[in-house]
Amino acid sequence: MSGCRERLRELFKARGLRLTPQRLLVLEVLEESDKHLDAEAVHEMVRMRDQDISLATVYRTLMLFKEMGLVEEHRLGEGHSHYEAVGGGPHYHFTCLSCGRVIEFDLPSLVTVERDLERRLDATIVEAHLHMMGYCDRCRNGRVGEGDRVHEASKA
Amino acid sequence: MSGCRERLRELFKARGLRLTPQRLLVLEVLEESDKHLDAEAVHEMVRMRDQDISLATVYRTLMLFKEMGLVEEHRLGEGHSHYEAVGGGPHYHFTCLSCGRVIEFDLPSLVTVERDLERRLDATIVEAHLHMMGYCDRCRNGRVGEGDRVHEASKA
DNA sequence: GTCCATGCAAACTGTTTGCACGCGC
DNA sequence: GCGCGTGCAAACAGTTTGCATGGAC
Repeated sequence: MSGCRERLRELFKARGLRLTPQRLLVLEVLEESDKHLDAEAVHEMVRMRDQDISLATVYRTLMLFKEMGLVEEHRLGEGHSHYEAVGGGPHYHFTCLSCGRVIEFDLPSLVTVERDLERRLDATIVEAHLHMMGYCDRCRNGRVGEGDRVHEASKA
Repeated sequence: MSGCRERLRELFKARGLRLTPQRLLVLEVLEESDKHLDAEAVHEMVRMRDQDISLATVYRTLMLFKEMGLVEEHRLGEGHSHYEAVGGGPHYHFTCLSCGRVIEFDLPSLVTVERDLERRLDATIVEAHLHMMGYCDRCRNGRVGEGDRVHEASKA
C-alpha cells in the first residue's frame, strides 16, 4: 500500500500535480469499496474521515483521476455517473430492470470481438463498455420488492 | 408509410393514448434522420414544421416512445442522451475519442454471449448496449481537427 | 514564496413537473 | 363534454466554475 503511494507520488510529480490529503482520501475510498459509487456517495464516505472536504473537490478529483486513468466512469442509464477504481476486476455490467441491482461480470471473449471490429473499422479500440439489462435470478423467481436500488456490484 | 401510421394509431388506441400532431412529428423526425439526435436537436427539427412545439413535450414524447419500444435512448458518455428510432439497423456504437464521431455497427456474435451470460447469472437479458471507444481510421491516419463532434452515425 | 488545490456559493445544463388551457376522441 | 396532452415557467438534480484563501512543494 505504501509502495502504491510512492508510485502515486511520482505519477503526480511527473505532471506537476500535488498529492493532497483530499486526493488521497478519494482514491482510498474508491479502492476500499467494491461497489460503484456516485459522486455523492464518495463525498459522504470521504467526509467520515475529513469533515471539511467539499463536493466540488470530489468532482474535480474524480475528473482528474479519470484523465489519469486511475478511475473509470460509468453511466448505467440513470441520470448520474458512478465511479470505480481501475483494477484487475471484471469490467462489464448487468442491471436488473426490476430491482436495480448491478452485477459485474467478466467476458474474456469480448477481446476477440474487439480485434475483429478494429480490423473492420480500421480503428484502434481503447475501451469497451458492455451494459446488459434484464431480470436477475432473484426477480425472475421469488421477485424481491423494488426499492433497494443499490449498486452492490456482486462480482460474478 | 400510411400503413405504418395505421398501426401506430392502433398501438395508441390500445393504450388509451392519443395520436397528436406533436407525437407524429417527433416520430417522423426520428425516422427520417439516421443520426443520433439529442432532445434539443429533435426539438429544433420538429420546430421547423411546427413553431409552437415545446421542449417539455419533446421530452415527454421521447420518454413515452421509449416505454412503448418505438425509440431507443443512448448515453454515450456525454452528459446528455441521444435518441434513435428502433429499426432493423445495427445497434452498437463506437465513439472516436479524438474527433467525437460515432459509428454504428452490428455484431451478431453478441447474441451467443448473451445466451452464455443468461446461463451464468440465471437471468433474462432484454437489452444489450455495447460502447467501444478509441480512435477512428481518419484520426489514426490523416488526423482530422477536433471540433466536429457530430453524431453522424455512419453505418458500418 | 510560488502557484496549484480547496471551500464556498453561484451558475449552468439537461430534464422533470405543476398547472391552467386546448383539443382529440 | 370528458379527460388526456400541451405550452409555459418554475423546479430539480447533477455537475461545473469564479474567486479569494490556504497549503504542498
